[in-house]
Amino acid sequence: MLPYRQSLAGTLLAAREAVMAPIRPMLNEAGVTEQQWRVLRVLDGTGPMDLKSLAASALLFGPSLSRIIKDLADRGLVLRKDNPKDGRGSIVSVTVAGRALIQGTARRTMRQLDGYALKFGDERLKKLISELQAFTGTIRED
Amino acid sequence: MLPYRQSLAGTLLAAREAVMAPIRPMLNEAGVTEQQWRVLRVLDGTGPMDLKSLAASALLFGPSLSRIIKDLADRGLVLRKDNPKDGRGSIVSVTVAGRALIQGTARRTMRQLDGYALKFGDERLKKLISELQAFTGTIRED
DNA sequence: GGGATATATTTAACACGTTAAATAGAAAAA
DNA sequence: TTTTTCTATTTAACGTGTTAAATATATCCC
Repeated sequence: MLPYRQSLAGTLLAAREAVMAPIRPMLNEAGVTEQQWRVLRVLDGTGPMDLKSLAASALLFGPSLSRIIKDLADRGLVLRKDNPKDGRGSIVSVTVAGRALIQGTARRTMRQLDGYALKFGDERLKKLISELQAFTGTIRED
Repeated sequence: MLPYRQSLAGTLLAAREAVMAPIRPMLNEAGVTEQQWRVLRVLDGTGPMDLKSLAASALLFGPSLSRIIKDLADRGLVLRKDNPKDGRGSIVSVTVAGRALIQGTARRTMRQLDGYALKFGDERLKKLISELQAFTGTIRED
């Protein structure tokens, strides 16, 4: 068995940790967790959506999202409405306040990400990302 | 700003989730969490070590490791001793029972991982992992 | 239509992630 | 040596990860 840090899972976790470590304090200052940030970003990019799709897009489990939406709605960063098509579910969207938070914070996180691309090479990084996506698509069980 | 799922962080998280999803139930059946498994694997591969090095190698924060070691020690899977070189810290090692659990479970997880290599291509996967490691090494701040 | 089944969401329970602060011992400096 | 400073670990607090079970509504089958 390979040493953990050289394993596939270990390598992925280490990469993710290296990427996020400098970004977490930025989100912290903005008053959102990494997961809340994911939710806001997905909603901002996709528009109003139901919780199940949102969970899938933000890579969150249902129970986590349930808590997160409650919190973000209480803080006025997202708006939750009944789903007219399905009495069980609801539809969530970003508020103006939410969008403002996103805009202000994205500037800083993007600068950090640009730094990564600069250090590693823009094309090389794009290739790495697309290989990762190909890998994920290949092994995912449907 | 890129859609979250195409971003660097999103791609890494999605890949990790795809890799771990089938493995988690195996660990679950073995009675260990993903993080406990990481600790056991690192200890098994490296031998007795202090908590700080262990945390770094298993990609865990100190407080998490503190809880995990207490639990694993209570269950007899690891052994904790005072560090003769440093009165503040301690040294941890895997027990025979811990090693047995590792052996039994590794067989299943490795079969799963072999499946990934088969689907994606062994050489292609090795290249992807080494690119990831290069990336992590490049952006890590020291 | 009415009951069986499936799906969306929430609740519960327990472990970890994450930051900050507390504790205690080691190391360095005065 | 003693005061200061650093370092290893733990505790605390709160949010999330993860699985299982509960709840409520939709959908399907008869």
